[in-house]
Formats: sequence, structure tokens, C-alpha cells
Amino acid sequence: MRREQLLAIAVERFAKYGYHKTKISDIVAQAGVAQGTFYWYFKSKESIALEIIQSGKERLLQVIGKGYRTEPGTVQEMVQGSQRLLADIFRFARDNRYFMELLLTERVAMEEAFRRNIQRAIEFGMLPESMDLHVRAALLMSLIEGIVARWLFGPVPPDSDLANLTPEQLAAEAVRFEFFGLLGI
Amino acid sequence: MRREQLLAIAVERFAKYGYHKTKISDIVAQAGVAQGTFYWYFKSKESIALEIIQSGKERLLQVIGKGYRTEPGTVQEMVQGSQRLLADIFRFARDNRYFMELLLTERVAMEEAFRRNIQRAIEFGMLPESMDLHVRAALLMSLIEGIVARWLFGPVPPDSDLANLTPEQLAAEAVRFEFFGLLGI
Amino acid sequence: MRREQLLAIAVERFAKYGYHKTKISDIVAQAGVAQGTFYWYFKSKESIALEIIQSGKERLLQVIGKGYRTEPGTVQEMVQGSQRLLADIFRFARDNRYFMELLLTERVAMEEAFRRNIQRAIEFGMLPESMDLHVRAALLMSLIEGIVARWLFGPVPPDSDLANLTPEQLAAEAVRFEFFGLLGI
Amino acid sequence: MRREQLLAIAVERFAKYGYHKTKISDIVAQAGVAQGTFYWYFKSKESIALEIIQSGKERLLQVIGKGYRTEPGTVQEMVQGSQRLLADIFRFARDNRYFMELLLTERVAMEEAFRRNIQRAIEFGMLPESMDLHVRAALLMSLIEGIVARWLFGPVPPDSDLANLTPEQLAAEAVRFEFFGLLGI
DNA sequence: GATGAATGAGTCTTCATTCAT
DNA sequence: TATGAATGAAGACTCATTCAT
Repeated sequence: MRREQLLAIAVERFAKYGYHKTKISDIVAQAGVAQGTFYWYFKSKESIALEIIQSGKERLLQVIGKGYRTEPGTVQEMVQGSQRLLADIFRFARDNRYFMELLLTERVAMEEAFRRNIQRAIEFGMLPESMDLHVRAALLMSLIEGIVARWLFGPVPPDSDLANLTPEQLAAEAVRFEFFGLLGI
Repeated sequence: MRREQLLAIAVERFAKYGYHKTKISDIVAQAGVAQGTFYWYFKSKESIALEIIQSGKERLLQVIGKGYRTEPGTVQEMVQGSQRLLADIFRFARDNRYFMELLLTERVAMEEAFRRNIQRAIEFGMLPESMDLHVRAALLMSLIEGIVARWLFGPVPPDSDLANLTPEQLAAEAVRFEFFGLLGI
Repeated sequence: MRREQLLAIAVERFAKYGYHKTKISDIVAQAGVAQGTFYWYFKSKESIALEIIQSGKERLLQVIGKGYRTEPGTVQEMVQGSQRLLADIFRFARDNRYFMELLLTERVAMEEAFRRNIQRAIEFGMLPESMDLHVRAALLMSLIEGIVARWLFGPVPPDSDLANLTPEQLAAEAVRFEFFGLLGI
Repeated sequence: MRREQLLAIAVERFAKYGYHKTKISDIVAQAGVAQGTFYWYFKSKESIALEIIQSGKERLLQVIGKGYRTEPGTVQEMVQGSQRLLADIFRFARDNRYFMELLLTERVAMEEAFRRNIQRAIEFGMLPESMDLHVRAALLMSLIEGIVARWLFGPVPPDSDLANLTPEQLAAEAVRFEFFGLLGI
């Protein structure tokens, strides 16, 4: 209970203000407990930050790991699969908005997951073999990461309504770009 | 001279270790001057950081602002123009590697520049009108930003050779993705 | 306890050495605690100084506020009343010797209190109406202030025994001067 | 020339802001010269402060030293003499307004001068012998000192027009108080 | 005489962490 | 479990003073 409360406050403040501007004294004040209480539950400031990142990362990787769940038969099915995946990710991001900022620094693992997805699609003959797998995965991950950060935390240009899109709408735009680029459809 | 020296050291350390882990005492020690000397040239730690970001941002925006320099006639010419632009950006990033990390937080202005580029291409009839301009610009900027961060600062998955690409190679991969997506060519 | 201890030490040192020569490190050293402990109890060096002045001022104004407590019937009674008041003030000054130096900079409020006392005496017909009230109050306050500063903190001319007078003796001399001037009695 | 200029600026700032808040860098900036220039003319910050006080003190003591210039015959003449003296002092104070704040800390010497004046008046039979000479001189000096500080530097209560009195008017009020006290005339 | 860059000791303040109760 | 007082290392910033030119 207490532990979860402190954890939640820490998550929120780390994301809102960053690691350094988040003081233990702020966290305990918001929780209404004494300074020492924090150290009954957590070893140090660093350890709570690592725990937050770790737990969030695992849950996110679970979402990504589901990948293109079914064996895609046609290009359209693959696109639909990707659309579903991205919508899942964006939904997770929205529901864990404070986790995300922290998670976005932990990219390598996520990128690996994306690379495996792409590779599987190539093996299924759905994507051309010509591409450099790692670079493509990195580009894709960049896409996700950047758009999520803008969507959730801004700032965005004044006349952009990015922030108001639903996870599904965002996924649709992202998938179009993912598969067809600027020129596509 | 002194000022430039301190500036350069600060840029390097801010990028390497971040703002908070960079101590004034480190900067002056590396420069071989006394602590007070720093304050002869700069008002405070915060002010030097702002100056670094500001100056870097301006130079980067200049690069982006050049955009698709010539009026593109064919799709191929547009792709080539984009390839040139991205190569310019990546070259700038490599030559200002320490600036970049700081600059990547100042995305809005850069995104605007990209949006203008895309809009011009649409007006020239080179790109379909169907797309949401802001979202596309955000996706594009995400791409650039993310790939630059990985290219320069890592970390990258162990078996990826992203770090060893030249600006031109990186631009080629990025442009393919930019225009044709995963499915393209 | 701790708080009072630090407060007392600060009062003493501020008065003895002045604000700027009083270092936090001295205060905590004298109290035998760590530097940080000071900041557990006080927000800053400035805030403790303000608290000292504020609290002292209030207590002193209470003393002055009592004024000529009883309705004076004769000149002699008024003089006796004033004698009592001044003796009160001088006693307070002696018992709060370190406060005084700080308080003597906060004169306006005290002067107002004196002015009200004089005005009341005029209304009772005890003092001539001819006088400029404000100037007289200022002269009176100057008298008190100056003589207290000399009495408590010196320096005084070598052959003066001002420092050895009791509050009552000092009040007697001051009252004679207050009412009759150099020529008086 | 330069020296006098720096001296004048220092006098003004010491008085306006106090010794500690007056920075050498402020003084030289206001003079439009370099930091080092200060040290061509003065040994240190402390030495310039001492020089200011010393020179002002001497000139003020000269004024006071003139005392009751002529041998007073009647009480009225003595009062007139005192009125002249105080007007002299107040005029000096006004013309050296920034010196005064500093000088007011150097009271002992001035008090001695007043004591001699009073003593002489007693020897002439103009003042009663009953009084304690030192205490009276201290009271008198307190009067002068306090009223000058209020007159020149404030703060004064809002509805007081003390600040607008001429040296002569101020001297008249002070002399009345000096000789006759609150009850007088 | 004058400059202004350079110095560095001195101070305040912060904040993660400890620990007796 | 919980408290909150106490710690002290660390770090930003100030400013009188020096000195080569």
C-alpha cells in the first residue's frame, strides 16, 4: 500500500520534473509520510528509479512481444496486424503516460522486439529482403518513440491537433508512414 | 579564446554527462583555470547551457531551412533533394555531436521547418494531399531525431553497425524509408 | 530546544559581529551541530535575522505601548509615569541587550508609540500645545535610542561611568532631560 | 581627479547601501574605469572606508569645536549660541549627507566636544552644576545624531514633515528641547 | 596611469541518507 | 513500521585582490 503509493508518486514526479528535480522530500511530503519512511521501502533514490523503469519496460515489452500475432497472408493483413500492434502500444503509452518518458530512454530492448517482427515478416515473404534490418528497426523505433513523446508530452506546434488523436487514429497514420512512406497511398 | 575554450568544454561535458553531473569545477579544471574565471565569462551555469542550446539551434535550423533547394521536377529529383538535405543534417549532427543531444530537446522549431518543406512539396504536386501535414512532419522529425541519437550516442544492439555508417549512407536508408516506407523498393 | 539554541547563538553573534561577519558555520559550530541542521530549523540566514528582529520588535513595542499607564493628575505624576516607562524600556534593553542593536534600526514604529504618548499628555493638558508633535517624538526617540546604544554597547568616553548606571538611574537622568532640558531643575 | 571621483562614489554608495553591499566592481563601473584602477589609488576596500570616515570626522569636529563662540552673557545669548551651533551642524550634515551616516558611528569624539561645550557653560554659570556631565553630553549627542539621521535618511512616519525642515528650523526645535525639554516654553 | 582578465578562498545552500526512538 | 531530527559532502556563486601588459 504505502510502497505502491510512494512508487506512484515517484513515477509521476520523475516524469513531470525529471530525476534531478524530484526530491525525496517532495515525494514523502505528497504521500504525507516522514522522510525516513521512504528508506524503509526503498534502498535509495536510484533504486526506486530503476525499479520504475524495469517494471514498466517489462510490461511494454509484453505488448510489443505479441507482434504480428497471426500469420499474415496478405500485405493487407500485415498492415492490419501492424495497425493493431501500434494501437496497442499507443494505448499502453496513454495509460502509462508517466512511465513512458522514462521508458523512452530504454530503447534497445524494444528495438530488438521490432527487429524480430520485421525479420519474421521478411521470412514470410511479406517485406523485401533488400533492407538493412537494424537500420529499419531503428527507424521504426524512432518513429514510435518520437511520436509518442509528442503525443503525450508535447510540445507540439500551436495549430497541430496531434494531442487529440485517439490511439487508433495515431496508429493509422503511423502505419501508413511505416509501410508506404510519404509517397504512399 | 578562453570563452570559446570554456564553451567547448561545457558543450562536451553537458552532452557526455548531462547538465547535473557537469560541475563548474570540472569545466574549469579541464580548462586549467580558476573557478572564478568561469564567472568572468558567464553569468551562471544555467546561462552557459542556454547559450549553447540557442547557438546550436540557430545553426541547425539554417541547415534545415535550406530545404529542397531547387524546384524539384520529378519524384526522383525530390528524393535526391531529400537525400541531400538529410545528408546535410547528418553531417551537421556528426560535426556537432555534442550539440545534438541538447538540441534534440528543442524540437518544435525544427519540426516547423520540416512541415514547410513537406507543404512546398505538396504545392508542387510532388506529394499526395491526403496526408495530415502536422502528423507527417512529426513522424519525419521523430525519424531524424531518433536515428541521429542512436547513430551518435547509441546505445545500439550489439550486432548493429549503425554507428559506422557515413552520413550519406544513413541519409540513403532514411530517405528510402521516408518516401517508400517498409514496403518500398 | 535546538531551535531556541540556534536562535540564541544567532542573536548573540549578529549583535556582536554584525550580520555579515556572522557565518552559519560559526553558529552551528558553537551549537555543536552540523551545518545542515541549521537548515532544518530555518529557511536561510536572512530568515533567521528577520525572525529575530520581528520577535524583538513586538516585545519592545508592548513595553512602550503601556505608555503613561495611569491618567496623570499633576506634572509630577506625569514625570513619575515617564520615569517608570523609561526604566521599563531600559530594563528590557539590558535584558535583551543583543536584540537591541538590531531593533534600533526599526525605529519608526517605536517613534509612533512615543508620539501617541505625547499626544495623550497634551490632551490631558499636561504638555504645551506649541510643540511640533512629530519632531518632538523624533527627538525623544533619538534620546532613548542613542542613550541605550551607548549604555549597552559603548563606546563611551574613558572617564564616563554611563555603563554602570542602573536602569532606574538612567531613567531619572533621561526624564529630567526629557521634561526640563539642560536648564531644568 | 580620478581619486576624488572614486572617493565621492564610494562615499555615496557606502552611505546608500552600506559597506558590505558596496562592491568595488560597482564603484569602478559607476566611475567608468577598470577594476584595477581602484587599486592604483587605494590600498583596499577597507582603507578607502577609513579615509572617508577620517576626513569627514575632522571636518565635522571643526564645526563642533567652534562651540559657543562668544562668551555668553545671558541665558538668551547662550540659547542663541546653541541655535547657531546646531544650525551649523545641521547644515554640514545636509551638505555632507552621505558622510553623515558613516560619521554617526564615530560618536565618541563628537560627544567629547559637546561635553566641553557644556562644561564651559557651567563654568560661566549658565547651566546648573547638578547634572552628570557625561550623561548629559551623551543625551545631547543622541539627540543630534538621531534627529540628523531621521532628517536626512528617514524613514519618518508618513505624516511627518521632518524631512522638509530647514537647518535653522530644525535647530530651533532642537534647541528648545535641549534647554527646556518637553515642558519648556 | 590604466586595463581587464584571472584568481581562489570563503559562504551559503541543497539534499540524499542515517539512525535513535 | 514509522518518525523526523540530524548529518555532511558537494557544489554554485561572490568578490576583493593581483598582475602582466
